[in-house]
Amino acid sequence: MVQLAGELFAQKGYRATTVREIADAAGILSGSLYHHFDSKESIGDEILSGFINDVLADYRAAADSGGSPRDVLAQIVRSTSHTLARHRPALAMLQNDWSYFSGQPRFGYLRKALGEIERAWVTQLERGQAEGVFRADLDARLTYRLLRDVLWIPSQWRLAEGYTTDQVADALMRLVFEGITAPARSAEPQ
Amino acid sequence: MVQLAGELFAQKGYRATTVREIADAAGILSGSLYHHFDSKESIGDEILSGFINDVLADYRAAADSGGSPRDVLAQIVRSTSHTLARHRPALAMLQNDWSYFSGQPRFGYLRKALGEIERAWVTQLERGQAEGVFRADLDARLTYRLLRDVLWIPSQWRLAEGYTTDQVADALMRLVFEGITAPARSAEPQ
DNA sequence: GTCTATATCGAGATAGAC
DNA sequence: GTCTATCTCGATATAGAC
Repeated sequence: MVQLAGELFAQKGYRATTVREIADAAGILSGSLYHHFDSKESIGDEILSGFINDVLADYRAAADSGGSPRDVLAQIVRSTSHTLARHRPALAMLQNDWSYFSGQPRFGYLRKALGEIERAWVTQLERGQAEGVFRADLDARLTYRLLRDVLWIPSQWRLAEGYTTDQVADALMRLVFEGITAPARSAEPQ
Repeated sequence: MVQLAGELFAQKGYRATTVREIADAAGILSGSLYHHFDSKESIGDEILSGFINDVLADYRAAADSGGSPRDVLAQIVRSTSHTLARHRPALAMLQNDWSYFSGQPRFGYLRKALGEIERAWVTQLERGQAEGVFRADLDARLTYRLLRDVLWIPSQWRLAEGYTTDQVADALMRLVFEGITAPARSAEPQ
């Protein structure tokens, strides 16, 4: 039932989805929904907090792995790609209705979580610059914003645009680490 | 007045913004708004169609310039960066309430425009691959999705996250063309 | 061109029978 | 655990006075 609601929220947006539609999808009437849930808000909370907790766990695990900056970032990309895919509805909700959730006291933990995520990226990017493996002319925070967005957004596409989670993650990592420019013509296997 | 509404739509989302709030911001009462506009929808339409027309003009100009694939893409990034910045509210509306607009008959032109934009990117990416200047292993459509998103999204950030439009566009182009990896230690000026 | 109403509608949520 | 019925509220939009 939470899952049904999540699909609807992802599809039409959280605010645009009515409790009547959720009840319809579950094959009951709207009044009956309130036997299972306090409110529409609590359904949203269950979906979003579960998502956020999993994402933060990914970031903490990557940071604690003690790898090089590039390894930590690669691990973040890899592990969150799967977490984001598993929680696609939650992510879609955040993308679509962020302006709503971010203003609701009950969902204040979302802002905190994003802050932690930003700090994780910036830390690794700056470490990488200090060690000379990332371009010194990158603005760490700006780069984080670009990368986080490009990492998060594809997960919002329907699984069924024809790409697997790993395909997207691979394309993304290659893009991020190498750019789209072809290597300067050393012999490279396809 | 359209501009006032646009700011509110961008800030709180189109659906979440009430006509009373728009009227408030304009210093009149909600009833008086309808002397100036048919409906809330027509305000949204004015904002969005103006945006879409400008963006499409950028893409057509870039394609007609007859440059190399890399030049065409660079021109798209540069010109749309400014267009997106000028129309930040419209873009925010699309990001936040896409699920709503895309389902409304009146806003059907939005889907068509996105289709044209996708074709423009894919065409240039494939041309670049054919000419050997872009990595042959890139999936053109997938790459387009990643790049379009990363190009559009920063424009949604408030102008005031401390970056200028050009800073963002530069960071983006460097990221896209080179990746974040430091060049393999040839002497390079900082 | 703005005001004071007010009509209308759809939303979240509740009460109590079954 | 689901139903019917209904409450309440806030939103878009309208009508007509000033």
